[in-house]
Amino acid sequence: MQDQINSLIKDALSELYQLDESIELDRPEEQFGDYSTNVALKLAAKLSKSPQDISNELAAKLKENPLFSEVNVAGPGFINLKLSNQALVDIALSQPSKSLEGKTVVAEYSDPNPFKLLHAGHLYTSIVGDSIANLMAAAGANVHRVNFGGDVGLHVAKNIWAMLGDLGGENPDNLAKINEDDRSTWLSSCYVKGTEAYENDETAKAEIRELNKRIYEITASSDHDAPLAKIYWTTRDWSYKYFEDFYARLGVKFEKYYPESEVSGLGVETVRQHIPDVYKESQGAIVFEGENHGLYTNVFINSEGLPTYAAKDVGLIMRKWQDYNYDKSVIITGNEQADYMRVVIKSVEQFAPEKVSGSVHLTHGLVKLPGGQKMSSRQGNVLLATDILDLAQEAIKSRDLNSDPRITVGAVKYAFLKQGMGGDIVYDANESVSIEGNSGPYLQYAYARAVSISNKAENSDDFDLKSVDTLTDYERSLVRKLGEYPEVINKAVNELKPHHVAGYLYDLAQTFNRFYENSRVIGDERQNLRLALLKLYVSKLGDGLKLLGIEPIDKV
RNA sequence: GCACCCGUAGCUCAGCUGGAUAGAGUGUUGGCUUGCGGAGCCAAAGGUCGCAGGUUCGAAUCCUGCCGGGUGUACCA
Repeated sequence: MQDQINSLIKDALSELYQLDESIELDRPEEQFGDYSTNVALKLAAKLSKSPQDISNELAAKLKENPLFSEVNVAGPGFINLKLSNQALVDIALSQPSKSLEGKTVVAEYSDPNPFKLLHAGHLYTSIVGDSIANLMAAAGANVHRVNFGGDVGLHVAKNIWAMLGDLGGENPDNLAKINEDDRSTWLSSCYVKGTEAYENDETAKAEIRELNKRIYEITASSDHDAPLAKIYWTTRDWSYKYFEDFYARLGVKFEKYYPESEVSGLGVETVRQHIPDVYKESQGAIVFEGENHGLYTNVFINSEGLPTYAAKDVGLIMRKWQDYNYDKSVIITGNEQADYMRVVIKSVEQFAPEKVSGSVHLTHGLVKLPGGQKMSSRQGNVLLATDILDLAQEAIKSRDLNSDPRITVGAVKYAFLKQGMGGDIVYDANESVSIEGNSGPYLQYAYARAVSISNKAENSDDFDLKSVDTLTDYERSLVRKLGEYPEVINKAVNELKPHHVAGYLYDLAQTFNRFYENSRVIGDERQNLRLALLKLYVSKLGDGLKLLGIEPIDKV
């Protein structure tokens, strides 16, 4: 429909002025119309005419079309278009475009490291990544959700070093002494101990570095028999189990984990293949000289011959390509990796441009609590992923609200999704669970209320919206807002920004509430039409919530 | 030092491929209720869009310079 309006204006322009211009259609405030365009303002200089004259001539032309019920010129020369009711309804009934139909997309997010705890940032990317993946899938893409994490490296060695202390050496049998429920806390306490020892104890530091090499060898040779290997693989599994439990609680799923150990070999191999054309030897290490590309030099293989994260990321890109041969690859990480990722991608671009041309790196900021509040009960003051969910749960409990976990999780998700990604985010638990205002529970309630009304009139006749003639002001506002749905989704897909959806759904719910406040549905003589609108609203709101990863609930 | 990100109402944020009186939520103040789920609706107050220039018919939006905050900058991830 937008295209149709566009071409109408284009035709008018070419007829009046023999011009072929691209047209911008905007959604102005409702008082002005359904769409507006500023072509006249743009063409004024070119045509040496006043914008008002151009607008008036164009408006006169457009008025001839039955698509528009009103065409007005306003302000400095905007043309405001008010659609016929039928056209407006057609838009409301239209679907978002399948712009990614047939495309294969790999979405990588969350990326926790085995042997470490999930912190609030992991929660953040899991939520946003899931929604972005949903959006691309809705646009027709074949989306593969993958997770990458460091199951080898210094952090693992630190952890295992401390484990060996607890286990009395390399005695895998002693792992049985750790209760299943205590596994994740044990792992995290070992990490803390190992990190501390690494920083303060030279002997420990040397031992940890030695362990690090041995663990690399264990993964490289797939050794599952040596005592140390048994400890490594067993506790690694514990760690993955802990992730799975958390993702299940959050309601997100991954198709595949790429442990670093499975891609680092490929990364090293790939990097070595491109010495010296892309990667260079420098001070015993293998680096990519990013300065030549406006970036900075980063080490890919260190002087001990071990891959750094950068080489592993190169391996990951290669592996994803082997597995999926993707058209587009979306990677979401924290802001601090923005420049780093540019270096990695730029280096790969030198020898395999096709593998990174469709790559998009999105980043998010830190998760903070209001007023700089800290989780003081814990060492290190790290905000954990589970802390956020627990805070939401406590807030719901203390306010005596519905403790359905779908509402708790919805509240948390919405709080993270309503804001654009990029900057830091302040998570206010009370606000997120609040029953009033721009929150997840508000939308879930709005949905449930509308469902309940439509259930009340099950026996009513179906009304075909295509036969709409007249609309009251409130009905028309609702139809207009419903018509923005596909436009908003398209925009969110193009920009990979779920917050457009969140903001829109809130607007939509408000518009509906305004309609509802003023328009009797059941028992009114316009009942059938209004029910049809209500059902359309329910379906759009429900679809939108699902795109955010939030469950629409019939009864709350 | 250099690079990138950020600075919009008391607070939390939209708006930023330039456009019409800068919008929400929250908080504050006031109003609506014989209710289809009022977890709602209406209204008021609240803004030098960090500062200063520039480009433009028009700048929160683009450019330059400053100020303030953050991140990155070779063997961590």
